[in-house]
Amino acid sequence: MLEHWGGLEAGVESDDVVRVAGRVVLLRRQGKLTFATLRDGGGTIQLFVSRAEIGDAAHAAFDELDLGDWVGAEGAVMKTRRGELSVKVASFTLLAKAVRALPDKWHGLSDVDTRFRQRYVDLIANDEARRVFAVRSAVVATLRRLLHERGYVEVETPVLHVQAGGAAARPFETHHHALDLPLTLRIALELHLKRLLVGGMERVFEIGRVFRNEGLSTRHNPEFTMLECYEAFSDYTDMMTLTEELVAECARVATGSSVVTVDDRAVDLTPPWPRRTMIDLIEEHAGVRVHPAAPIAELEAACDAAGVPRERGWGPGKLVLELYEKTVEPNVVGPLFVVDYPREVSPLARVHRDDPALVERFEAVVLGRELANAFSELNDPIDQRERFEAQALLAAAGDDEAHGVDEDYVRALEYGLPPCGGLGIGVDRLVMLIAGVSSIREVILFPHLRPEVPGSDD
RNA sequence: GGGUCGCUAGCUCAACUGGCAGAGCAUCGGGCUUUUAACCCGCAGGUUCAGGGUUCGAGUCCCUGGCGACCCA
Repeated sequence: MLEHWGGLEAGVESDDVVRVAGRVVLLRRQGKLTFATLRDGGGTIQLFVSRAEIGDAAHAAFDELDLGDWVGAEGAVMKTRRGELSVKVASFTLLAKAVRALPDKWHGLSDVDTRFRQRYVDLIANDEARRVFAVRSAVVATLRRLLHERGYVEVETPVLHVQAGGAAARPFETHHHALDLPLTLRIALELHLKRLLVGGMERVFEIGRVFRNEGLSTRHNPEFTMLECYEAFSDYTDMMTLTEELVAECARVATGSSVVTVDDRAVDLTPPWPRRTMIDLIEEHAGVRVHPAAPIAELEAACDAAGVPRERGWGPGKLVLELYEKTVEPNVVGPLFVVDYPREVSPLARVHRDDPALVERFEAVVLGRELANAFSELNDPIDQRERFEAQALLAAAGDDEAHGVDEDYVRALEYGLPPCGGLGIGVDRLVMLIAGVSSIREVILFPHLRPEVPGSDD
């Protein structure tokens, strides 16, 4: 309406009659004249309701409306003397009644518990909540568009898995009654997507929900959304280029800028992003040169010197990773690609072309948080089986985030997985970054909370 | 899992050392034909998260539990 009639002079009534619908969010009653602010998904419009125009009975009926009611109205487009574009109501209809009172029209709803449990009220009361989910929608739409433009095919793979895999995480367990079969909810999309590359689908992606049986925090929700994509005849360097382009473009489309700000810290996501090896970064931050092929006692000493707690039984790769996660990652503003991970902690990544103790893997880090994880994918079935078996040993030793050998996946590799790069992006964390919020609950419409105490409402 | 903090009217928040539980907005009644969080007058609104304890007296102090936030693991 603003586009069509924004140029109308103040105090002028046009001949154009329109019908509008929306929720009453503000009411200003002034005796024989009532102003109401109506809001729909596209914005707000003022209703100008004059007793002289619609008669005593209709005006009285209009004054029966409450904040929160859904109303439809018809009338001429006009501008008030103060210049507010309005509909001069000739008739109106109550579309739905709001029986409950809305939160404070000025302060909104700030109680976080209520905001998340009753998201519908949050969305009514808080512009910020509506903005964040508009960003989320724009980000997801942009990811799809960019991948489609690059020739990727979108697929859907099973959520119910016979065997969890593709990530280090504890799964949710469930049960199929008819088959009397224990199942787990997926913790990653990875293994099914790479099976599709074996089948000749050279560029695939999936945006889907994954489930990890872990605690709740500002960074963790037990179900969250992952983007994973795989591209034949590429490697992890190609995935770095793809990552920085995807992230920067999502920010530009969703906010108009590739500079994002979280907790007053601004970060420019414009490509290209620096690429640094994990080993160099540890040396820079912890002052010690380590390598996963070094003697384990040396690595344990490095952890102790840096004040990084360690557990018995950790291998050299795990020690190096811990050094990185404790001394480097929290201090990285980024965006930064942390490149070349220890082989031991990356059971699905291909061995580094120049160093057998490393794999071709990176994580993208922004503001101390992992945003993306990617590698040149391991496609040697013999090596893959050995890696799975190493994981199975960890699982047998009590690591409930480790998983065993996925025999069908190894069989698939035996049919030939083309060399490929793969990328995973945590969509929720990407939206947090771009929307500028610091809790994952702000970007998930219905985050998990403990069950509400019965009878606490009414 | 541990620590700290919070929970008072539908919403946002007050209530000094223990001393009559309040305001603004919303609701309800009255006034107002160009308002923008409209304004003015008036009424009403409470299991102070739940349970127990101390006290002449508890929103306030103590204990247990619930939910949440933040920090830590």
